[in-house]
Amino acid sequence: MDTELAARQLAELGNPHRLLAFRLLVKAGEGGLSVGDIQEHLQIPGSTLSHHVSRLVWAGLVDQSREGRTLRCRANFTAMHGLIGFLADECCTGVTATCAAPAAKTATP
Amino acid sequence: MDTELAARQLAELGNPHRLLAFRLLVKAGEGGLSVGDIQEHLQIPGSTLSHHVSRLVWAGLVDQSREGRTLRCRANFTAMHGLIGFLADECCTGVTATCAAPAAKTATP
DNA sequence: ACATTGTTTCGATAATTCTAGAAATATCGT
DNA sequence: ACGATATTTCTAGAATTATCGAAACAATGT
Repeated sequence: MDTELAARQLAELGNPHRLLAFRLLVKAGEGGLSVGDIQEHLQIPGSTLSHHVSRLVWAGLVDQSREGRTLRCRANFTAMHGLIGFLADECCTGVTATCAAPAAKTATP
Repeated sequence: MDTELAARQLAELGNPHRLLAFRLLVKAGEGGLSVGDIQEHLQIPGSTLSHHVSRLVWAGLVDQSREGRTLRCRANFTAMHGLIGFLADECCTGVTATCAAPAAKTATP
């Protein structure tokens, strides 16, 4: 993972609409979501969403595959994993260990 | 950590110059670096660098404190930790565990 | 007071990004 | 072939961002 790629992926995630969309895809898991599904959640015009999704695809964070009329979008977990690894390695020196247990979220409903 | 803040921080890290600068600060650790030190590494005009640094500060990723004539910049590890936590929690569901051991980097020199 | 060093602010320009409507494309069912 | 649905491409305007020189500001030493 070079800095260029990391910066590109970070930049793409750094837009509220895209971050929200990506998060939805992550929550959706392996099954993914269609562009229309995402649109229903985000409530933005299709052309705008298409723009954002294509950027996520371009950055390698999302994969697309056509299923009939709908385009299924899936979060690329490998890429995301690589990005988090880069951040933890290169941008978190000294506290990398703390990154091991960040999932104290579901404990407080 | 709300999505807005996460997006802002991701966006700021999503610029090659800024990502490089931030990484330098992380490597520098608690001691931090002066703006001039960063400039020497990045080889960009002072005004441009100042712009980028101030954005990192604005995003809460870097802290500054004056020491005589020089401005010492320090990576805000707490903020970075929060961001990585957010990504691991919200954007890495299912592979969160894998985030625990990303430091298999220095093994291959 | 003055010169020196470190850094920011200002101002201007070029480039990129965001947004969204309209038109085009793709696929399916009839 | 036709109509309906899902999504993208085209196009364009507004907004934001990146860049950098010049000038201003801050702190120090003489």
